[in-house]
Amino acid sequence: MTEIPPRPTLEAVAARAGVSRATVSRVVNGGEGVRRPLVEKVRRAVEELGYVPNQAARSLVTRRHDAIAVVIAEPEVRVFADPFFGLQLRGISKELTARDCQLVLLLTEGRADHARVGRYLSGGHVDGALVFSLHLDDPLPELVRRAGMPTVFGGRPGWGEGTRSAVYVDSDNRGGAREAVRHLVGLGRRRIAHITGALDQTSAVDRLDGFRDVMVDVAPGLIAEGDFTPAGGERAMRLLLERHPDLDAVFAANDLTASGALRVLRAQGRRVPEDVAVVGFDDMLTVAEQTDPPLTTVRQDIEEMGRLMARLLLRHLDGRGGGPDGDGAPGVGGGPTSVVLPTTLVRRASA
Amino acid sequence: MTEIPPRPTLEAVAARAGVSRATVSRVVNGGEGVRRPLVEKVRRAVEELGYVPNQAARSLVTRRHDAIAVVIAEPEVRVFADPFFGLQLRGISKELTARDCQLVLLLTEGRADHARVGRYLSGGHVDGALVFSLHLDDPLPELVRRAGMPTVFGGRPGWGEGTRSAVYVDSDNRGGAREAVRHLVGLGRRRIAHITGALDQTSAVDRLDGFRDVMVDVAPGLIAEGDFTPAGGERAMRLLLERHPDLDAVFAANDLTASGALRVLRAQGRRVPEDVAVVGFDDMLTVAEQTDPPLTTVRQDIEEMGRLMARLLLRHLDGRGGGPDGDGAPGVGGGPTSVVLPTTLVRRASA
DNA sequence: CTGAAAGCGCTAACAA
DNA sequence: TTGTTAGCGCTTTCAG
Repeated sequence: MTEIPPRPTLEAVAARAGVSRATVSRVVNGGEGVRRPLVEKVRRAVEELGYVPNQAARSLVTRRHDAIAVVIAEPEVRVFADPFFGLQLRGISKELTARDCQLVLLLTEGRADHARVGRYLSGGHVDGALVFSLHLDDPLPELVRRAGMPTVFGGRPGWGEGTRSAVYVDSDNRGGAREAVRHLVGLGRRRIAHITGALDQTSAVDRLDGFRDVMVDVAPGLIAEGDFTPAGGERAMRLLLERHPDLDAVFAANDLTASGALRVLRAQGRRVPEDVAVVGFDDMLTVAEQTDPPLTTVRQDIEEMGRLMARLLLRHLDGRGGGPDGDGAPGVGGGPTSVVLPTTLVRRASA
Repeated sequence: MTEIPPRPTLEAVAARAGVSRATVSRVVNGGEGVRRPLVEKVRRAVEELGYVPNQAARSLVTRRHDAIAVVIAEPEVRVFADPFFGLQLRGISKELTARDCQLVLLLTEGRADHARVGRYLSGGHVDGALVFSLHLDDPLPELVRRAGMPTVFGGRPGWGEGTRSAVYVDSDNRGGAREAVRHLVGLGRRRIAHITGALDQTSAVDRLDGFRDVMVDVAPGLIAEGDFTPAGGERAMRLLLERHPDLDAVFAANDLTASGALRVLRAQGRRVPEDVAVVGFDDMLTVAEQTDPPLTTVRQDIEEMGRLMARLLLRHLDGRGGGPDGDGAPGVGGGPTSVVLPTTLVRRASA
């Protein structure tokens, strides 16, 4: 059995460099106010011993962790089949990395996990949280509020407790939807259908509202409920064609949904866009550029949303001394405030 | 300004319950060897004060963190456009959650980040690491070895230093590839082409080897290099059709690649599977079931791979007292050993 | 500019 | 069974 080589401590480095622990600490933390020759000596000792600070000890006194939690509610398989979260995570990760802050990922699989997440957030592991609050009745917003944890939400949270003052980053779902539908109208389409997303998510509701803003007197039969998946898009498209064989356009709540709809349209011999024009939402390149025909869609910069969330949270954290306190909502007291990013229509071949 | 309400400590709970800190600690950690009435009293005090243990303080003395790192090298955009990692993460998360262990996600964007990751792993944040070593020359294996961090790899790592004794979980890429190609042969196909994955990843190399095992004397022109993306599949497919217009089957290194190939085949008027049979790899449902025609493919249980990685690591961690020591490789000394999971051929319409 | 000393909140021997 | 006592490794006043 190999012996356990004990990690060198500050003490050891201090001894080796012939200085006090305090001096080593100063050097390790930037070296402000330490004379050059000493800095050199300490640096060398650190190097030789392979010293790495113990974060637990450091956090214990500083009450900082340089880590933030990303909480993703994952009630459905969809979450990871969809590149959406991956892109968002990527944006977050980039921003955090630049600040030497770690990303702790908390995936929750339904109610049972909420207690665990609550415990974790209150346990003093992280300085803040980024929460993707997928569902309208999600208890997560209330939970982070109680934990007193500075939090930024991804997407406008539902209308639960503690949501009112919540800080979030979202796309202009409603405005984007309006633009999509207006584009279809501009193309001369009149019988425009909508396949919604999962209606327990605000993004789906907002896009539906945007659709209605333009199609004020739409026949109820022209709206079919989907769930943001290709399969949902197929089902809804079939239903729509049954109810309104004369429809001439479809606005789908996201690109995945649109891809399902396209398949059904083709299978039923409708030409796109000649017979039926189709517009999606997201501009997820792996989907929108790969469909046949390529998809006209509403672009939202998903990675940028992630970056922005991280940036907002970090800025708030900077504005306060140390760890979590009672004032969990970064929106309160002149802190950061929610951001709604604009969307743009990307024209391809489907409309 | 709201006053910062200081978190209650063990001390506070002890005072309130009229016992010593030690007793509270015992109760909080399971309550072994504490008489009932006291347990009750302490529990009540904990409840009333809303006490939550400070993990930094705990880790400082126990040298456990109940957290493991998942390191994903992400040199390309591909990583998150591909549901692969999401599924794997999901499996890992499930297993860790069941053990009240947290998942710290480290995304690395190229060389610059390696130092950061190394520092993190040596910094005493986590008890072990799960590493996805995507590329043959990846420095990550050597890095975790030096950090003395118990590690399990996702996919057979390349042949760098410290890889020899590495523990990993992988699919039987070579065997799966053989099965795919034999299936095509069994269908009477003779001019079978292969679109490889990114050849700096062992999975791509292994699948190519499997292809060669069956097609011993294959014309070099029937092998085209891809990169696991649909776009790569398209490029490779076009090249193959140019070089060998008479090919009658294609084995693609993964489903995404196959989907690209299918598009090119259709665009060029080849019927699938009548003119050209196509087999993929992965059985990624969101891809394989959505292609036209649905894809015959080699199934690997990706989520299970993730679970298994986590299980292997946790088992190893259990077998040792506390934190990381010098013996980083779980494979050494009767610990867990690598696992290669079997694959199965899933027949759909494309071959 | 540097060192000495006092904890951060918790667990784990050891005593009682 | 319970309490007392030392620290875990680090930062941070406060003297010098």
